[in-house]
Amino acid sequence: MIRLAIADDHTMFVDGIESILQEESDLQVMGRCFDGQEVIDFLKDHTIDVLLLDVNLPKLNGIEVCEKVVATYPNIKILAISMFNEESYVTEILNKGALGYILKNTGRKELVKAIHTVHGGQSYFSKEVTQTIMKGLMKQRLHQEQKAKFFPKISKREKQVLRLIIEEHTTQEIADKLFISLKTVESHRSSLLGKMNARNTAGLVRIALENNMLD
Amino acid sequence: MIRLAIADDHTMFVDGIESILQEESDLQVMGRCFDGQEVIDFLKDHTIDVLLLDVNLPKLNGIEVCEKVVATYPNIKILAISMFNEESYVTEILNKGALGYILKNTGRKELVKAIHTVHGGQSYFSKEVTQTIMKGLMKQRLHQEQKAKFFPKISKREKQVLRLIIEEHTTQEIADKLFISLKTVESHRSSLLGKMNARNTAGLVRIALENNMLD
DNA sequence: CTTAAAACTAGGGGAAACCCCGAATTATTA
DNA sequence: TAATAATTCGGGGTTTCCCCTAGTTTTAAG
Repeated sequence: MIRLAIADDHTMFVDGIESILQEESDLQVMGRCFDGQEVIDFLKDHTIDVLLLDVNLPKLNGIEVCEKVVATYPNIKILAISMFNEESYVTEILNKGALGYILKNTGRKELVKAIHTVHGGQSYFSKEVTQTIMKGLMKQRLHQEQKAKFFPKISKREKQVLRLIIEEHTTQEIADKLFISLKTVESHRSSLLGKMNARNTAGLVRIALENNMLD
Repeated sequence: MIRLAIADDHTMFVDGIESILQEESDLQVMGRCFDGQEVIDFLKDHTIDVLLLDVNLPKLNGIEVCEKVVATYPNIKILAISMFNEESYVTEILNKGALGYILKNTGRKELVKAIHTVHGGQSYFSKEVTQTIMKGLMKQRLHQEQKAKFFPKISKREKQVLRLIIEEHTTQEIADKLFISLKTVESHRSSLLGKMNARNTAGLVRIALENNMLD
């Protein structure tokens, strides 16, 4: 017998899931939660095996809930359920310890299968999600390769200066903040222009933002 | 006996709804559609009384489907079901002839009640939806004013200048491209700084990119 | 239709950014 | 160890940017 809890803010959806799962003899829905905080509260008084967790929850979102549940109840397997096949959602919640990620356009058979798989400690993803993960990995590699080709090394100091430029600080203000000379900041600016192949401040900001260079 | 069809692209949701409605003796689910085109095709061969219609559908969205169904089958009552309590969605689909609009966080009892109400030819809205409609009517002007305050209109000329700035062109180059004086471009720049609440070019570029202002 | 608001145009003056040069000390790496 | 890159600064000059004012034209509102 697998004990479940469902966390989703749409009553109609939770009702539906519960109705489907009642027809499975080895599945038992122990609780229903409509926001992230309810999940945390519920788990203090109840023991479950698998948590069906919507990514977009009020109060505490699914990613935060996932993090806390994994930390506090490592035995609970988490199956993320979402409307959105978004790469950021998928990777984030998987990084926080969710075992599976399925979309809401999944049929009842696949849902039941996913629950069993996750309960067994293995991962389960919808086809579309698998593709998204692959694309994400490919993009990251390409992205990093491009980064490495065009901007081999932005030094630590240069990155500080770049961040302050993007935050609309003038060269003098940056000099004051970093306790260095105006001329030194100008030197860093100049180096950045050269390394990033930009013509002026506008290009500096655009290229930096387009390439997520502030992480 | 009320004959129903469900149109929603999320299998899990459709399964759930169907499972709920099967327990109602006077409701019968005749068909399930996963996109707008399927609804149109389905209705050619089947007769139904009430259509549960998701607003966000692939191929043909709910609003378009609603328009066509009302035009072709005036006897079919349409109950819109949506995740989103968005004023634009609500008013649009109601204008196209939908009788009711409920959210997916609606309980099974309210769902059944809404179906019966709509089947009787009367309107039904969730509480939240009613509030949204009222707010929309009352505060349309205020809303637009507030938006206008935080994000004033960027004029056509200013947008041209902004785009060229982000493409790293100097003020002189922009002047040449637009066949206006250097001083005029500087004036547009200045207006942009004021409107976008930026201190310098860096801010201009950052704010423009963060807010997708070049579309 | 009248009037106010916004858009588009432009100039003067000063501040900031940009560029080219050189140069010293410290880290990193080959 | 020796070469390379990073970080630090300066002089001096050109270009660009930014602020203020201000006229004309277009648009929106009363």
